Amino acid sequence: MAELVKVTVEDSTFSIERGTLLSELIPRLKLSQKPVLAKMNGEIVGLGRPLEEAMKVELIYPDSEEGLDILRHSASHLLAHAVLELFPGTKTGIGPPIENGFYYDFLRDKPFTPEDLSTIEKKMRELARKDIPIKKVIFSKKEALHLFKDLGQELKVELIEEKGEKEVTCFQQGDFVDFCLGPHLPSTGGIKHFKILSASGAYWRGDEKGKQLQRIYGTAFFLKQQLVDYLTLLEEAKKRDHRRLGPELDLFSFNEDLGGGLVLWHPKGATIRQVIEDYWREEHIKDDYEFVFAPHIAKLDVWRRSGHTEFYEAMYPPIQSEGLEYELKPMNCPFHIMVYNSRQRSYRDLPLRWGELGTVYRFERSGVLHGLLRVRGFTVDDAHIFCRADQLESETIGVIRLAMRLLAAFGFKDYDIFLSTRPEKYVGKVEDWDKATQALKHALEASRLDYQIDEGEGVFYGPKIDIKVKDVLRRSWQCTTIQLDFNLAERFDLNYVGEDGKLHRPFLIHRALLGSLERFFGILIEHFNGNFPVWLAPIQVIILPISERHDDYARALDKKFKEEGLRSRADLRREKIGYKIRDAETHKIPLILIVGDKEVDQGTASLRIHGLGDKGEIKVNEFLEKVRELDKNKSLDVNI
RNA sequence: GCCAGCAUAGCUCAGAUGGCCAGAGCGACUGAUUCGUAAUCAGUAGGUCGGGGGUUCGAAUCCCCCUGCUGGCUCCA
Repeated sequence: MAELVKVTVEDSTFSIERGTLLSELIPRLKLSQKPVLAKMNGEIVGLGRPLEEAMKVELIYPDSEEGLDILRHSASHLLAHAVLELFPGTKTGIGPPIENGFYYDFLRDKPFTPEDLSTIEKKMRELARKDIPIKKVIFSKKEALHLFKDLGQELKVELIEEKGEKEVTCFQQGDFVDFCLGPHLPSTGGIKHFKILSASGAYWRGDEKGKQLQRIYGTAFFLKQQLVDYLTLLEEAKKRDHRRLGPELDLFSFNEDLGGGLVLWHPKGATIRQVIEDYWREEHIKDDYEFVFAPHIAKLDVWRRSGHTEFYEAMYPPIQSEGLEYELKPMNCPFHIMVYNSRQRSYRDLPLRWGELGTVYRFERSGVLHGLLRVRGFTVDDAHIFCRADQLESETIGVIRLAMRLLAAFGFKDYDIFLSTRPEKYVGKVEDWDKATQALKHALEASRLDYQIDEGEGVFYGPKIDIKVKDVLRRSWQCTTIQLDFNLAERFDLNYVGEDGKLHRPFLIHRALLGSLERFFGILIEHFNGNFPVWLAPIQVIILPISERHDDYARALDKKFKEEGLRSRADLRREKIGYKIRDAETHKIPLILIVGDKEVDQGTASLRIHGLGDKGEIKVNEFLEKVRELDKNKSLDVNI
């Protein structure tokens, strides 16, 4: 007679025969999703594990972050295992799971070639097929050091010396041992759907002066479909890469002779920028902002006083002029502060909200430049708010609200929000930090927003809130940053006369909502895949006459639309209509009007919507009304 | 800046092992075609092979330096 044990899985308790396999029990749970792994007493096990005693079992599902981390961590070990088999003598560094995949760092004389990578991937598949058990092994620190010294793994020795406790946890699969806390899959056979993606250089412990390592990136999933979906996503992202679409749609370009990281906005890109800027100003005016303008250079002393020369690496070298040193501005703050300091301020004046689309120049190292997303000259949608302590919270709420209003207009409605608190090295008073951090917290809570706290991740001069938006491909982009600044307030001796007649230090909030126009534009291009909605499209409507005798009508429509404030064009080239349609479609013009005999007679136009095809005839006035509506409402939907 | 890779016509790309005047498609231009929902036909022009130096009888091709770009490291809007 078999003995019964009580097992609790996912809140259901069962009395089962001792030795029943977990996989036999699972069908009884009637789960909507199939689990891939389980956790028994903290140990990660496969579903084929027998249940030998009373216990609680947690199930891990294929899309859980925890499960993916375990899988990818094991995949990174598999990678290292394969590399050591193929290239004996390679030293292993670290190999963690990361968002969307994993990597492993290696120290080796020769970098890996693309051919090496496919050989490595093949070897990994071979090792996975062997289904080698992955076992946790505990050594004494002494044993572990001895072991890794014998293996010639000097980087591991360094890590164990530093991080190892009395007992050192390692994971072993076949001949391969790694210093690692785990957890890991029960065996290599669980790593089925993976791909090696790329190789690159990396520094040992991220230190530029440290050893140069070779990093290999890969990704892994539990289900084949997940891997396929991910690789498809990468393909899709590549297709809508703004560096490809930008020049293709004649939006912007770079020029080697001009210099890296310096953007040329072409007329079409500039049109979109104008629309964004106009909208930005309108919304700021609604929120009682005022605008300022400031020059692009200032005496170097300004930047000495602000601390930028000291703390900021991205400055360009100074410009000499008449024996004085001037500096290209990397930030707008000192100028706004000087406007503030141009006269005495009273508590009644506050808050002051001053915005500027300020173009700044930062020296970014050549290797970090990346399309519009990382450039050397860019325009911050900047503003500085000078306020009293009691206004801090309401001002922050206001900024958050404005940021979301702006971002939502572009279709960004999902956010990840981070609050970064006081780091180890900081300036200012702890009371001020606490007060300000509390104000930021309350502001987030009052706005009913979920947020994560990044403890100690604030900048040295103040706590901050960062908002990341998710685009249509679910990729995350940092746009909004709201930063308190205790440093500049102090350095430039900001003050106001309080109710008590004494001088007080105002709080300085530094904020950018879209981030920079260049970067935001790059994000937008990818988000929309170049298919800008009517309110943003550089050409909103194009009129295509069928033959020359319809040109006058097309011209008249074009003129009428322009007078109505629409961005319109007429294509009067002597081409067949199919050609002109194709041309308009490839230029991603949202609205296409085709006019021939019928339309001229009836005062109509035949409407075609980009991506949606032929929508039939429409009266010109009706069309105009609808387009104006789309434009005015900043509709993201092109259908009319 | 560092590691690896890339740079041929406006764009996308061919041009093994160095060797006849460097090719194609699209685009541009010229001409013909006056046409109904994603490419009409014919012709013409267009290239310091990213720039500089070197090796060689001879370099787009091999070597060095520079510039720019790509994937990362680091940093950040």
